[in-house]
Amino acid sequence: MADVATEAHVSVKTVSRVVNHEPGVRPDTAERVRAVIERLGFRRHDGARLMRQGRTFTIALVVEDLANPFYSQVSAAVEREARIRQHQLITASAEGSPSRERAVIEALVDRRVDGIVVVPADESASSDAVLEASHTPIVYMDRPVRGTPRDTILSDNHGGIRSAVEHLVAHGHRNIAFFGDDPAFWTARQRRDAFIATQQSLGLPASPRVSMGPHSPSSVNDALRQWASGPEPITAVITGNNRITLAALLALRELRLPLSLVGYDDFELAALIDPPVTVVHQDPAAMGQKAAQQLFARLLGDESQAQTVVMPTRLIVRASGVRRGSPIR
Amino acid sequence: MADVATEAHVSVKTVSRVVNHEPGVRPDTAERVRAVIERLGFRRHDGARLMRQGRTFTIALVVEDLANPFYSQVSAAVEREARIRQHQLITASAEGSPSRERAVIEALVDRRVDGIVVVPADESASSDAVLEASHTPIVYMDRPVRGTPRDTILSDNHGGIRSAVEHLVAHGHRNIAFFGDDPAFWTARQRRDAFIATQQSLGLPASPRVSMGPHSPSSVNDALRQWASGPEPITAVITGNNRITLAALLALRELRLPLSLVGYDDFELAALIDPPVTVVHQDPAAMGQKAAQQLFARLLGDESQAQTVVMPTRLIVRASGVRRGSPIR
DNA sequence: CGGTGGTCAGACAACGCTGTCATGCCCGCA
DNA sequence: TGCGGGCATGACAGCGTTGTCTGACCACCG
Repeated sequence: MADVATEAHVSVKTVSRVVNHEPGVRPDTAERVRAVIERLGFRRHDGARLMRQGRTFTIALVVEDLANPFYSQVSAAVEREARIRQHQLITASAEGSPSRERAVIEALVDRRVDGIVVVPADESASSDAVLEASHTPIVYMDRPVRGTPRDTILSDNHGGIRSAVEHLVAHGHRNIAFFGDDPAFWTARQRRDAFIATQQSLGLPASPRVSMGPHSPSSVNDALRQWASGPEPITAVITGNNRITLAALLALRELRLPLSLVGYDDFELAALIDPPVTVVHQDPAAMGQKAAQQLFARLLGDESQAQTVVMPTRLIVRASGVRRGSPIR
Repeated sequence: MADVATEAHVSVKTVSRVVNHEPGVRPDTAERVRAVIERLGFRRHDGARLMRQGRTFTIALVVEDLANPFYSQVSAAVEREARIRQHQLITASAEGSPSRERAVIEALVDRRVDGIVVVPADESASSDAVLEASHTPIVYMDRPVRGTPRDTILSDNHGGIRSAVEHLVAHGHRNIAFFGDDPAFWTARQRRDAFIATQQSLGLPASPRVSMGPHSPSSVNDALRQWASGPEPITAVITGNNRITLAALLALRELRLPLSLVGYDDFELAALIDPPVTVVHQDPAAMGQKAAQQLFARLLGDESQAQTVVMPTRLIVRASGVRRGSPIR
């Protein structure tokens, strides 16, 4: 900028004015400056500019695994909201480790990102002090966190599971198994509890068949084999997330068991499996969008009390939820 | 930092030394400073630090659509490489628009990201001048770009298509259709040309059935219906990317056509479709990793000539490629 | 006891920009 | 002619750090 100023015989401030389209520059002066800028290939250093202004026009998204379709849809939605507001998005993956998440969040705070959307790895809010001290707005997604109240976007896990159970019951099932993720995850516990509660409220047999993860295809396999034989064999399965649905599909196919299935999380090819898989759809894009919008509201000065938004789920009925006579292929 | 210095009765420079673990500070002084830092909750402003040092420890990834599994896997891989090198990753989506891509890249250059990985929207290298002037290293992925030679990571489109055709021919197919993406895409043209060339070299009938996109399920539907009847009906289909594979699967199911299929791009549930879908697997994670590694090599001062790396593809044989008697369900 | 060298610490400028305030000029009006 | 006011421009400081250089102090040596 100093070089441009020298060449154009003006002060740096005038160059700054031209670059920022500030008023108060005579047209011919501006033109001269622009010509020099063009000739020298000058580009404003946003880092310096933003440092002066105290904002970075950058927000961050912290998730577990960017390759997981759930998070990649979230990421795309958040990036979109950021882009239309002229912000950049930094994505970081904590790989499910609370300590890494803490380190990642602190690094982002040190960079003075304007705000952060986090899918928290656990409920401990380990970065709370840092966030509080730095006044960095944060929005939690998918899972709540203890400690200082923060904006939180959740999915209606209870409603989702209930709709799944009710759907199966409506098709004559009474012995249903539930495969949940690692109970260390809040969502996994929510869905498990919702399953048990719904079973009770519908007057289904007690001693629910519930198996919590972490699950591998073989662990699902073992449990299925056991529960599908013996007294009161199960006739249907509910899986607690997309990965477990996949494991269950593989297991059902391998065991050639004619069980019905409702999965949690929609997936791209659910309609192409035979039979097409009935799923509880939570809308990751909508959740990401909502989270980003809430974050930007805070950035724009919204000082209202932290709020928790529960996004509805939707049961997408395909064929796998009805009573079946032949095995999943 | 000034506050800390005052409180600890030292100069800012000494605080800086402590924060950066520089030598030359007496242990008791350092301890005193650390105590004040802790008490005041001081955190170094990385923006200022990085501005002083001229590096941002940030790289960027520009893709078409973060929600597309191909790109989300790339993104996860690049982020991983960045993280293990203490860099942050900014992801941006150009939504397939060359002009938006240009704007995005220029914004990133203005932020002085240390380097950029781009899946270019077209071959025009419209940001070449800016990149050249700013000396920002760039690595192109998946598609090459004209102009200044740059590091480029490609996938072996020709080999991939050849393996698909050969596989089908080995199973007795002679009339094969090819559905490619919009020929505006370099990869789409590559795969189409490879298809035609391979057909010729294997001595298959001329007048190849080739339909280029952009494709919708219904456009695939129409073409399939036509080619599957009449003289010399096709018995197999090759699809040029994951989206088209999906469209073709839907169409084949709807039309109840007993055609064989080989798709380009693996997808998570390819093994669960009936029949399981044979695919040409290109490894997006490996490509992303390779691109990031190449970028970091440049950041570390590698001045060697720009190179183009072609990553191998692998045919994953499932059941959909053999000769079929019954329709895809 | 003066000189030498090492250790610890601070002053200052600079990174590249922008906000604030000051300055100079010209115009129009009384 | 003198003066107020608007317009175009510039000087300067400061955003929060770090690199460089200088200086105070002490120990040790001949």
